[in-house]
Amino acid sequence: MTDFANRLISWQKIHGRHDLPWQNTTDPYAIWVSEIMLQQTQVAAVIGYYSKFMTSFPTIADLANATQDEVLQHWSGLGYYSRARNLHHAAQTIMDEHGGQFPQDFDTIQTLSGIGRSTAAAIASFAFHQVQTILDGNVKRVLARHFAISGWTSSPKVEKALWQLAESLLPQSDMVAYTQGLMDLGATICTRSKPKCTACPLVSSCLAQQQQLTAILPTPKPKKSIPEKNTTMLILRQGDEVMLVKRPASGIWGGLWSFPEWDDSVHQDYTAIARNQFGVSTTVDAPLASISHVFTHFKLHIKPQPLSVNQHALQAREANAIWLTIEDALGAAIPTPVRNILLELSSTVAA
DNA sequence: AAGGCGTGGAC
DNA sequence: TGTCCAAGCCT
Repeated sequence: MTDFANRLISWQKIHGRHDLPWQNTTDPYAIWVSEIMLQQTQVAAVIGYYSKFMTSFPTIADLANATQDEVLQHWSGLGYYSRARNLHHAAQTIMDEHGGQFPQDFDTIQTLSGIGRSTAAAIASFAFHQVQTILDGNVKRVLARHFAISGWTSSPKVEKALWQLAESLLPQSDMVAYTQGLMDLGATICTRSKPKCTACPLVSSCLAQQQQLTAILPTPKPKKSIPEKNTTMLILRQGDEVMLVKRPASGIWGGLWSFPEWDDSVHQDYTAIARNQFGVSTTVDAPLASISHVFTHFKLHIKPQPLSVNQHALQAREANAIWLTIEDALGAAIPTPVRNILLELSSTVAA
Protein backbone atom coordinates (compact mmCIF):
# COMPACT_ATOMS: atom_id res chain seq x y z
CA MET A 1 0.00 0.00 0.00
CA THR A 2 1.34 3.40 -0.91
CA ASP A 3 2.02 5.88 1.84
CA PHE A 4 -0.26 8.30 -0.02
CA ALA A 5 -3.18 5.88 0.25
CA ASN A 6 -2.39 4.95 3.83
CA ARG A 7 -2.48 8.50 5.10
CA LEU A 8 -5.58 9.34 3.06
CA ILE A 9 -7.53 6.35 4.34
CA SER A 10 -6.62 7.05 7.96
CA TRP A 11 -7.59 10.68 7.56
CA GLN A 12 -10.90 9.87 5.88
CA LYS A 13 -11.99 7.53 8.64
CA ILE A 14 -11.63 10.30 11.20
CA HIS A 15 -12.15 13.58 9.36
CA GLY A 16 -14.03 12.61 6.20
CA ARG A 17 -17.74 12.75 5.43
CA HIS A 18 -19.71 9.74 6.60
CA ASP A 19 -23.34 10.85 6.68
CA LEU A 20 -24.27 11.98 3.19
CA PRO A 21 -27.60 10.49 2.06
CA TRP A 22 -25.94 8.11 -0.45
CA GLN A 23 -23.31 6.80 1.96
CA ASN A 24 -23.46 3.78 4.24
CA THR A 25 -24.98 1.60 1.54
CA THR A 26 -23.63 -0.89 -0.94
CA ASP A 27 -26.74 -0.74 -3.13
CA PRO A 28 -25.24 -0.06 -6.55
CA TYR A 29 -28.45 1.64 -7.70
CA ALA A 30 -28.46 4.17 -4.85
CA ILE A 31 -24.77 4.86 -5.43
CA TRP A 32 -25.25 5.11 -9.19
CA VAL A 33 -28.03 7.70 -8.92
CA SER A 34 -25.95 9.80 -6.54
CA GLU A 35 -22.88 9.68 -8.78
CA ILE A 36 -24.88 10.81 -11.81
CA MET A 37 -26.50 13.67 -9.90
CA LEU A 38 -23.11 14.72 -8.55
CA GLN A 39 -21.51 15.00 -11.99
CA GLN A 40 -20.43 18.65 -12.31
CA THR A 41 -22.80 19.47 -9.47
CA GLN A 42 -22.03 20.36 -5.87
CA VAL A 43 -23.22 18.22 -2.98
CA ALA A 44 -25.44 20.98 -1.55
CA ALA A 45 -27.37 21.25 -4.80
CA VAL A 46 -27.95 17.48 -5.03
CA ILE A 47 -29.20 16.55 -1.57
CA GLY A 48 -32.83 17.69 -2.01
CA TYR A 49 -33.13 16.14 -5.45
CA TYR A 50 -31.63 12.84 -4.36
CA SER A 51 -34.05 11.95 -1.58
CA LYS A 52 -37.09 12.86 -3.68
CA PHE A 53 -35.79 10.85 -6.64
CA MET A 54 -35.09 7.75 -4.54
CA THR A 55 -38.51 7.95 -2.92
CA SER A 56 -40.23 8.09 -6.30
CA PHE A 57 -37.96 5.53 -7.98
CA PRO A 58 -36.70 3.20 -5.21
CA THR A 59 -35.43 0.46 -7.53
CA ILE A 60 -33.96 0.06 -10.98
CA ALA A 61 -37.23 -1.53 -12.09
CA ASP A 62 -39.23 1.47 -10.86
CA LEU A 63 -36.98 3.82 -12.79
CA ALA A 64 -37.10 1.69 -15.93
CA ASN A 65 -40.89 1.58 -15.81
CA ALA A 66 -41.30 5.34 -15.37
CA THR A 67 -41.87 7.64 -18.32
CA GLN A 68 -39.08 9.95 -19.44
CA ASP A 69 -41.33 12.87 -18.55
CA GLU A 70 -41.61 11.66 -14.96
CA VAL A 71 -37.85 11.29 -14.70
CA LEU A 72 -37.19 14.74 -16.18
CA GLN A 73 -39.74 16.18 -13.79
CA HIS A 74 -37.54 15.04 -10.92
CA TRP A 75 -34.49 16.55 -12.62
CA SER A 76 -36.14 19.92 -13.31
CA GLY A 77 -33.78 22.67 -12.13
CA LEU A 78 -30.76 20.42 -11.61
CA GLY A 79 -29.33 20.94 -15.10
CA TYR A 80 -27.45 18.75 -17.59
CA TYR A 81 -30.67 16.93 -18.45
CA SER A 82 -28.94 14.35 -20.64
CA ARG A 83 -27.91 12.82 -17.32
CA ALA A 84 -31.57 12.08 -16.55
CA ARG A 85 -32.29 10.78 -20.04
CA ASN A 86 -29.21 8.54 -19.95
CA LEU A 87 -29.99 7.31 -16.43
CA HIS A 88 -33.50 6.34 -17.50
CA HIS A 89 -32.24 4.62 -20.63
CA ALA A 90 -29.54 2.75 -18.70
CA ALA A 91 -32.13 1.49 -16.21
CA GLN A 92 -34.05 -0.02 -19.11
CA THR A 93 -30.84 -1.55 -20.44
CA ILE A 94 -30.19 -3.17 -17.06
CA MET A 95 -33.70 -4.63 -17.03
CA ASP A 96 -33.46 -5.88 -20.63
CA GLU A 97 -29.86 -7.04 -20.85
CA HIS A 98 -28.65 -7.66 -17.30
CA GLY A 99 -31.61 -9.39 -15.70
CA GLY A 100 -32.45 -6.37 -13.59
CA GLN A 101 -29.16 -6.64 -11.70
CA PHE A 102 -26.63 -3.81 -11.82
CA PRO A 103 -23.56 -5.25 -13.61
CA GLN A 104 -20.41 -5.74 -11.54
CA ASP A 105 -17.84 -6.04 -14.32
CA PHE A 106 -15.94 -2.75 -14.58
CA ASP A 107 -15.96 -2.61 -18.38
CA THR A 108 -19.63 -3.59 -18.55
CA ILE A 109 -20.55 -0.80 -16.13
CA GLN A 110 -18.98 1.68 -18.54
CA THR A 111 -21.17 0.51 -21.41
CA LEU A 112 -24.21 1.98 -19.63
CA SER A 113 -25.21 5.37 -20.98
CA GLY A 114 -23.99 8.28 -18.90
CA ILE A 115 -21.34 6.25 -17.07
CA GLY A 116 -17.74 7.00 -17.99
CA ARG A 117 -14.54 5.75 -16.43
CA SER A 118 -14.64 7.90 -13.30
CA THR A 119 -18.28 7.28 -12.47
CA ALA A 120 -17.80 3.56 -13.11
CA ALA A 121 -14.86 3.56 -10.71
CA ALA A 122 -16.87 5.32 -8.03
CA ILE A 123 -19.68 2.77 -8.32
CA ALA A 124 -17.30 -0.18 -8.50
CA SER A 125 -15.36 0.90 -5.43
CA PHE A 126 -18.32 1.97 -3.28
CA ALA A 127 -20.68 -0.86 -4.18
CA PHE A 128 -18.34 -3.73 -5.02
CA HIS A 129 -15.08 -2.73 -3.28
CA GLN A 130 -13.15 -3.01 -6.53
CA VAL A 131 -9.73 -1.43 -6.93
CA GLN A 132 -10.42 1.25 -9.54
CA THR A 133 -9.56 4.92 -9.39
CA ILE A 134 -11.83 7.86 -9.86
CA LEU A 135 -10.54 11.04 -11.53
CA ASP A 136 -12.91 13.92 -10.93
CA GLY A 137 -12.24 17.60 -10.36
CA ASN A 138 -11.28 16.96 -6.75
CA VAL A 139 -8.73 14.30 -7.58
CA LYS A 140 -7.25 16.32 -10.42
CA ARG A 141 -6.70 19.25 -8.07
CA VAL A 142 -5.22 17.10 -5.30
CA LEU A 143 -2.85 15.32 -7.67
CA ALA A 144 -1.84 18.44 -9.60
CA ARG A 145 -0.82 20.05 -6.33
CA HIS A 146 0.67 17.10 -4.52
CA PHE A 147 2.84 16.16 -7.48
CA ALA A 148 3.29 19.72 -8.84
CA ILE A 149 1.83 18.97 -12.25
CA SER A 150 1.24 22.02 -14.41
CA GLY A 151 -1.04 22.33 -17.44
CA TRP A 152 -4.81 22.33 -17.64
CA THR A 153 -5.87 19.07 -15.99
CA SER A 154 -8.53 18.33 -18.61
CA SER A 155 -6.21 18.60 -21.59
CA PRO A 156 -5.77 15.14 -23.11
CA LYS A 157 -2.06 14.97 -22.33
CA VAL A 158 -2.28 16.01 -18.67
CA GLU A 159 -5.42 13.98 -18.07
CA LYS A 160 -3.79 10.83 -19.37
CA ALA A 161 -0.84 11.34 -17.05
CA LEU A 162 -3.22 11.93 -14.14
CA TRP A 163 -5.09 8.68 -14.82
CA GLN A 164 -1.81 6.76 -14.72
CA LEU A 165 -0.69 8.55 -11.58
CA ALA A 166 -4.03 7.94 -9.87
CA GLU A 167 -3.82 4.24 -10.71
CA SER A 168 -0.32 3.96 -9.28
CA LEU A 169 -1.49 5.32 -5.93
CA LEU A 170 -4.33 2.82 -5.38
CA PRO A 171 -4.42 0.69 -2.24
CA GLN A 172 -5.35 -2.98 -2.42
CA SER A 173 -8.08 -2.70 0.20
CA ASP A 174 -10.21 -0.13 2.00
CA MET A 175 -11.46 1.24 -1.32
CA VAL A 176 -14.56 2.84 0.19
CA ALA A 177 -12.54 5.02 2.56
CA TYR A 178 -9.89 5.66 -0.10
CA THR A 179 -12.28 6.79 -2.85
CA GLN A 180 -14.33 8.85 -0.43
CA GLY A 181 -11.11 10.25 1.00
CA LEU A 182 -9.98 11.53 -2.39
CA MET A 183 -13.26 13.41 -2.79
CA ASP A 184 -13.39 14.60 0.82
CA LEU A 185 -9.84 15.91 0.74
CA GLY A 186 -10.49 17.87 -2.43
CA ALA A 187 -13.86 19.18 -1.27
CA THR A 188 -12.96 20.17 2.30
CA ILE A 189 -9.15 20.63 2.54
CA CYS A 190 -7.51 20.94 -0.87
CA THR A 191 -10.06 23.48 -2.07
CA ARG A 192 -9.63 25.71 -5.10
CA SER A 193 -9.12 28.84 -3.03
CA LYS A 194 -7.78 29.06 0.50
CA PRO A 195 -6.80 25.40 0.92
CA LYS A 196 -6.42 24.30 4.54
CA CYS A 197 -2.92 22.91 4.14
CA THR A 198 -2.23 22.82 7.87
CA ALA A 199 -5.03 20.27 8.23
CA CYS A 200 -3.94 18.17 5.25
CA PRO A 201 -2.75 14.60 5.92
CA LEU A 202 -0.56 14.76 2.81
CA VAL A 203 1.13 18.10 3.39
CA SER A 204 4.50 16.59 4.32
CA SER A 205 4.93 15.15 0.82
CA CYS A 206 3.10 17.85 -1.14
CA LEU A 207 5.35 19.28 -3.84
CA ALA A 208 3.16 22.35 -4.37
CA GLN A 209 3.54 23.10 -0.70
CA GLN A 210 7.31 22.69 -0.86
CA GLN A 211 7.63 24.79 -4.01
CA GLN A 212 4.96 27.34 -3.05
CA LEU A 213 2.87 26.51 -6.08
CA THR A 214 -0.39 25.82 -4.26
CA ALA A 215 -2.00 29.09 -5.31
CA ILE A 216 -1.26 28.63 -9.01
CA LEU A 217 -2.07 24.92 -9.30
CA PRO A 218 -4.02 23.43 -10.86
CA THR A 219 -3.49 25.47 -14.02
CA PRO A 220 -6.82 27.17 -14.87
CA LYS A 221 -8.76 26.26 -17.96
CA PRO A 222 -7.96 28.54 -20.92
CA LYS A 223 -10.52 31.33 -21.12
CA LYS A 224 -12.90 31.62 -24.03
CA SER A 225 -15.56 34.22 -24.63
CA ILE A 226 -19.07 32.89 -25.09
CA PRO A 227 -21.59 34.15 -27.67
CA GLU A 228 -24.81 35.89 -26.73
CA LYS A 229 -28.19 34.91 -28.16
CA ASN A 230 -31.61 36.53 -28.07
CA THR A 231 -34.99 34.85 -28.03
CA THR A 232 -38.60 35.73 -27.36
CA MET A 233 -40.66 33.29 -25.33
CA LEU A 234 -44.33 33.48 -26.29
CA ILE A 235 -46.51 33.07 -23.23
CA LEU A 236 -49.96 32.13 -24.50
CA ARG A 237 -52.37 32.64 -21.63
CA GLN A 238 -56.03 31.81 -21.24
CA GLY A 239 -57.45 32.29 -17.77
CA ASP A 240 -54.94 30.76 -15.39
CA GLU A 241 -53.58 28.39 -18.04
CA VAL A 242 -50.47 28.72 -20.16
CA MET A 243 -49.26 26.77 -23.18
CA LEU A 244 -46.02 24.81 -23.07
CA VAL A 245 -44.30 22.93 -25.87
CA LYS A 246 -42.05 19.90 -25.57
CA ARG A 247 -38.51 20.63 -26.72
CA PRO A 248 -36.62 18.33 -29.10
CA ALA A 249 -35.10 15.22 -27.52
CA SER A 250 -31.55 16.46 -27.86
CA GLY A 251 -29.90 19.84 -27.48
CA ILE A 252 -30.38 22.42 -24.77
CA TRP A 253 -33.16 21.51 -22.32
CA GLY A 254 -33.82 18.36 -24.39
CA GLY A 255 -37.18 16.74 -23.62
CA LEU A 256 -38.26 19.50 -21.25
CA TRP A 257 -41.39 21.66 -21.49
CA SER A 258 -40.87 25.30 -22.31
CA PHE A 259 -42.61 28.27 -23.88
CA PRO A 260 -42.58 28.40 -27.67
CA GLU A 261 -39.61 30.47 -28.75
CA TRP A 262 -39.39 32.97 -31.53
CA ASP A 263 -36.29 34.57 -32.97
CA ASP A 264 -37.46 38.17 -32.90
CA SER A 265 -34.60 39.59 -34.93
CA VAL A 266 -36.98 40.19 -37.85
CA HIS A 267 -40.63 39.39 -37.21
CA GLN A 268 -42.43 40.97 -34.31
CA ASP A 269 -46.05 40.41 -35.27
CA TYR A 270 -46.78 38.10 -32.37
CA THR A 271 -50.50 37.93 -33.08
CA ALA A 272 -49.78 36.59 -36.57
CA ILE A 273 -47.29 34.08 -35.18
CA ALA A 274 -49.78 32.82 -32.62
CA ARG A 275 -52.45 32.45 -35.31
CA ASN A 276 -50.18 30.75 -37.84
CA GLN A 277 -48.27 28.50 -35.46
CA PHE A 278 -50.90 27.62 -32.91
CA GLY A 279 -54.21 28.58 -34.50
CA VAL A 280 -55.32 30.97 -31.79
CA SER A 281 -56.55 34.52 -31.83
CA THR A 282 -54.66 36.69 -29.37
CA THR A 283 -54.00 40.19 -28.17
CA VAL A 284 -50.49 41.27 -27.27
CA ASP A 285 -49.83 42.16 -23.63
CA ALA A 286 -46.95 44.14 -22.22
CA PRO A 287 -43.72 42.13 -22.22
CA LEU A 288 -42.26 41.04 -18.87
CA ALA A 289 -38.82 42.16 -17.81
CA SER A 290 -36.10 40.49 -19.88
CA ILE A 291 -34.11 37.66 -18.33
CA SER A 292 -30.45 36.87 -18.92
CA HIS A 293 -29.57 33.22 -18.47
CA VAL A 294 -25.94 32.13 -18.60
CA PHE A 295 -25.02 28.66 -19.84
CA THR A 296 -21.55 27.15 -20.00
CA HIS A 297 -21.24 27.94 -23.67
CA PHE A 298 -23.53 30.90 -24.37
CA LYS A 299 -25.54 33.67 -22.78
CA LEU A 300 -29.25 33.82 -23.56
CA HIS A 301 -31.33 36.99 -23.35
CA ILE A 302 -34.98 36.06 -23.00
CA LYS A 303 -37.85 38.44 -23.66
CA PRO A 304 -41.00 36.93 -22.13
CA GLN A 305 -43.94 38.06 -24.28
CA PRO A 306 -47.41 37.33 -22.87
CA LEU A 307 -50.31 36.95 -25.32
CA SER A 308 -53.92 36.76 -24.16
CA VAL A 309 -55.90 34.13 -26.03
CA ASN A 310 -59.37 35.35 -26.96
CA GLN A 311 -61.06 32.19 -28.14
CA HIS A 312 -61.29 28.79 -26.55
CA ALA A 313 -57.94 27.13 -27.17
CA LEU A 314 -57.53 24.73 -24.31
CA GLN A 315 -57.24 21.84 -26.73
CA ALA A 316 -53.64 21.73 -27.89
CA ARG A 317 -53.50 21.66 -31.67
CA GLU A 318 -50.11 20.01 -31.79
CA ALA A 319 -48.97 16.78 -30.19
CA ASN A 320 -46.05 18.51 -28.56
CA ALA A 321 -48.11 21.28 -26.98
CA ILE A 322 -50.13 21.26 -23.74
CA TRP A 323 -52.16 23.70 -21.73
CA LEU A 324 -51.51 23.68 -17.99
CA THR A 325 -52.45 25.85 -15.05
CA ILE A 326 -49.49 27.83 -13.76
CA GLU A 327 -49.50 25.64 -10.68
CA ASP A 328 -49.33 22.43 -12.72
CA ALA A 329 -46.72 23.92 -15.03
CA LEU A 330 -44.52 24.61 -12.02
CA GLY A 331 -44.63 20.90 -11.26
CA ALA A 332 -43.73 19.86 -14.79
CA ALA A 333 -40.32 19.11 -16.33
CA ILE A 334 -39.33 22.71 -16.99
CA PRO A 335 -35.96 24.50 -17.12
CA THR A 336 -35.09 27.17 -14.58
CA PRO A 337 -35.85 30.33 -16.61
CA VAL A 338 -39.32 28.97 -17.43
CA ARG A 339 -39.85 28.33 -13.72
CA ASN A 340 -38.84 31.91 -12.95
CA ILE A 341 -41.20 33.31 -15.59
CA LEU A 342 -44.07 31.20 -14.24
CA LEU A 343 -43.36 32.44 -10.73
CA GLU A 344 -43.37 36.00 -12.01
CA LEU A 345 -46.71 35.38 -13.74
CA SER A 346 -48.32 33.90 -10.65
CA SER A 347 -47.14 36.76 -8.45
CA THR A 348 -48.49 39.26 -10.99
CA VAL A 349 -51.85 37.49 -11.01
CA ALA A 350 -51.94 37.36 -7.23
CA ALA A 351 -51.09 41.03 -6.90
C1' DA B 1 -10.55 16.65 -30.48
C1' DA B 2 -13.01 20.15 -29.04
C1' DG B 3 -17.32 21.74 -28.06
C1' DG B 4 -22.22 20.83 -26.34
C1' DC B 5 -24.50 20.34 -22.25
C1' DG B 6 -27.36 23.75 -16.71
C1' DT B 7 -27.33 25.61 -12.58
C1' DG B 8 -25.73 27.58 -8.51
C1' DG B 9 -22.00 28.00 -4.82
C1' DA B 10 -18.07 30.66 -3.51
C1' DC B 11 -15.45 34.66 -3.51
C1' DT C 1 -20.24 42.57 -9.77
C1' DG C 2 -18.07 38.96 -12.93
C1' DT C 3 -15.37 34.82 -12.83
C1' DC C 4 -14.40 30.22 -11.98
C1' DC C 5 -15.85 25.76 -11.85
C1' DA C 6 -18.20 21.68 -9.46
C1' DA C 7 -18.28 13.52 -7.54
C1' DG C 8 -17.99 14.28 -16.35
C1' DC C 9 -19.90 12.28 -20.41
C1' DC C 10 -21.07 12.24 -25.20
C1' DT C 11 -20.30 13.09 -30.01
